[in-house]
Formats: sequence, structure tokens, C-alpha cells
Amino acid sequence: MGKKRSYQQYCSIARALDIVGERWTLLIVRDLLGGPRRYKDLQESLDGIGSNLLAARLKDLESAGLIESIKQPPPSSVKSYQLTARGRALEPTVAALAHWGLELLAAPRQKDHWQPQWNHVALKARFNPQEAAGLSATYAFEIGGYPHYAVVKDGALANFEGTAPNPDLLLKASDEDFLRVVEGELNLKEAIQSGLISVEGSGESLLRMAKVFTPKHS
Amino acid sequence: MGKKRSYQQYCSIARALDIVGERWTLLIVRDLLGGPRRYKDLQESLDGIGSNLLAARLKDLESAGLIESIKQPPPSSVKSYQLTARGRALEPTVAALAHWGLELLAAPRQKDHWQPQWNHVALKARFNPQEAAGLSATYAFEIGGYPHYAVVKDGALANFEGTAPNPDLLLKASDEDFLRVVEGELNLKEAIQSGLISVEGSGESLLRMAKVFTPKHS
DNA sequence: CGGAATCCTCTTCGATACTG
DNA sequence: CAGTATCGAAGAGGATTCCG
Repeated sequence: MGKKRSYQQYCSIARALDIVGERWTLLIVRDLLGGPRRYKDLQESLDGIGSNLLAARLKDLESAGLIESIKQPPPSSVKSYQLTARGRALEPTVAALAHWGLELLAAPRQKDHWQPQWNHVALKARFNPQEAAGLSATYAFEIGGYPHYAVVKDGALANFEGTAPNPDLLLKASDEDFLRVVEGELNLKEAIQSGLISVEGSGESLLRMAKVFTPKHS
Repeated sequence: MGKKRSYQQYCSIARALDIVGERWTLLIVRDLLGGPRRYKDLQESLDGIGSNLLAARLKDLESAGLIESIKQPPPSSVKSYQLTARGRALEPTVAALAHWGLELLAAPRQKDHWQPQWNHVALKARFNPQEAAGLSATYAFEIGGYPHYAVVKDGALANFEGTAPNPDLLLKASDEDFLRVVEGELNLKEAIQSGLISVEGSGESLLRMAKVFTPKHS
């Protein structure tokens, strides 16, 4: 942890990569963009990361000022990690990367790991500002038992964990069924008609949502 | 090169990082965003990269469809690498990263390597669209003998190598003096008055350029 | 001479086991 | 649950050599 490898270049990209360019680091940031996470949460989400690596990365990120650890007061008293403002400032970078990577999802997922929390970045990456122009709406999801929602307003998108107050749409599905729709293996309409995916809200809202989360040039 | 390590996550960020997340890769992309480069050019710019690594990265990038190698017809007959459309699509990601990394440049550069071509990404990262609103201008540079220019139009910025046709401003400096100004160690006005940096163009243009390339929140 | 492949050493990664 | 410790495997760095 102490002595770090550096590109030794006077360039903002190189210096940025000196901090977030190591293996797993940006994926940790991705997870923390969804909110505070415990060590265990990260370890589960980042399937295959060595425990020593996760600890080292967290230490590095903390000393670089991107994250901080917080303890809830007793009796809950759990330790969590969360992004600092500096860490959250990586959101545009992560979003840009996610957008670039979208078409790589066309390749079959096979045995790839997946977490419902990642739907946050997926929504961000797929968000189409043109389609969202002039729209104010709240789209709620409950994928694999994980409730979260997206608020579209003023052409921008904000995501939240938990149950939405007054959603225009609420979509419930299992991990597997949801992914099959995302992959294109299963048609959304059919999935709804066959009851695999449940939807509360108008058909109009559903249609609009589909458009809002259809990325441009793709 | 053949068998690759993968995060095995069904997430566009993870899949993107499977391709561009390895050491040096995004720096190669940074260099190629400036235009086609030869093996030797990259090797010089990416100070410290192993010859085997550079070759391996280029091969991986090529098979991933991000770059292609081109040969000029004889007699020049040199082999160069250039980005494909898919590779150029990384520009927003690289720009976002560069923008995030800007404030890391505050740390002294010490013995850090530097190449005048990197001014392209620096300009992109520092570009302030608000200040550029309604402006049409061409700003030319010749840093360390490397001529390049930035065209601001319709609130957007485009960079080019070579000599600008009708620049509103032409700024010439050595690597070292230019960096001292960028670092803040040397004041631009003083550098001009003392003749270290030469400027052709109106003082008005100079002022406007300074504003256009002053990043927001910084 | 530029564009790599080879070799060797060193660091980092990955996986598991272990501890406060 | 939150990390350390450990160790074989893979990757990085640097020099040298090979090929055209």
C-alpha cells in the first residue's frame, strides 16, 4: 500500500489512473456510487476479488480521499464505506465508461455475475436525454427483491435506493427474468403477459420508460 | 495475450474494463486520440512501458477492434496505428477522466515525463463550455516545436495537429516554460513580457482564451 | 533502423486460510 | 464480520536479441 507504482507522467489522465487505474478500483467506485456499502457487501458484489486486495484498495482509496469509512452509532454499529465528494466526482467518468461498454453486453452473459444494484449504472448508461426532454416521471423497480427507483426531471436522471413515493410505474421481476429481457432473449411484452414480470402503471408510462432508457446510437 | 482475464460480470463497466482496464491501455488510447502514431512514437511517449507490453497491448486493442494498423504506400511505407470509430468512441470517457484528474496536477511534477501532444487532452479537460458560448475562434500553439491548434465553435472544441490556417492567437513556448505556466509557477503575463512565451494576436483574444480554458469548479 | 519476440527478475493478483 | 497472512500463478519492467 505505501509505495505506489506511478506512470510518472505530468498528465491528468495518467495521474487519475495512478489512483483509480488499478484492477477492481473503478468497480468499487461503481458499487459505492449506489450508496454506502459494508466490506461484506463489496466482497459479494465483486465476486472473485481477493480479500487482501479489497482491503488494500479500500485503504488506498481512503488515503487518496475518495472514500471514507463511517460507523453507525450503537446498537447497529456497523462499519460502512462511502464516497467523499471527490469520489462522487468520478460519476461522469464511470457513466461514460458504462455508456461505452453498453454494446459489449450483447455478448452472452454465460456465467457472469450480476447484482441488482448494478441496474443503477445500467440506467445511467442507457439514459437518453433527448427522449427525456420535458418529462417528469418516477420509475420504480424491484429486481430480485431489490427496490430502487429512477427520477427523471428537467432532462436529467437521478437514481435512488428504496421504495419510491409515488411512482408512475413499478416493475417487479426476478434477477433472471429481468436479465433475459435486458439481454433481448425475452420480449418485455411477452414477459408481462405471461406474468413473469409484473407492472403497475399505465401502458403509456411503460412505453415512455422504454424509450427513455433506450440509449442513443445503439 | 490469447486467454484474457475477465471480471466475469454482466455489467457494461466491468466489460469495458475487461478491454481497456489494463495497465497502459487508456494511455495508449490517449496518445492515439491525437492521431495515428508509430510504434516508436508510443514507446517514447509511454516512458517506461516494456516493449513486450506495448506490443501485447496493441495486439489486444487491435483484436478488440479499437485500433487498426495502417501502412503508408511506398516509399514512405511506415506502419502506424490509429483508432477505429469504436476506439474514438472512448473520447468522452478519456475526457471525463482527464477532467477528474485535473486537480491532481497541482502536485509538483518533479521528474514526471511530458509530451507536448498531451496538450490536446489538457485542452479538452480544461475546456469550459459556458465561457465558450457563442464564440468562434482558433487558438494555435507551438509548444516545444509541436504545432497544434484548437478550434472553438458552437460551444464545442475540436483539436488538430499541425499549423492553423488563420489563428486568432498563436502562442509559442518551450516545453519547460509552458509547463511552468500551467503549473502556476510562472505567471502568463510575466512570461510574455519577459519574452519566454511569444504571443501573436490581440490581448483580447488572449484573455478570452484564458477564460475558455479555465475549467469550471476549480 | 523501427517493430517486435525472448528472457529474467520483481511485483501484483487470486484464492484460501487464519485471526481479532 | 472485518480484515491479515500466506503462497503459487500471472503480469509488469527492463535489457537484450532477432527479424525485415
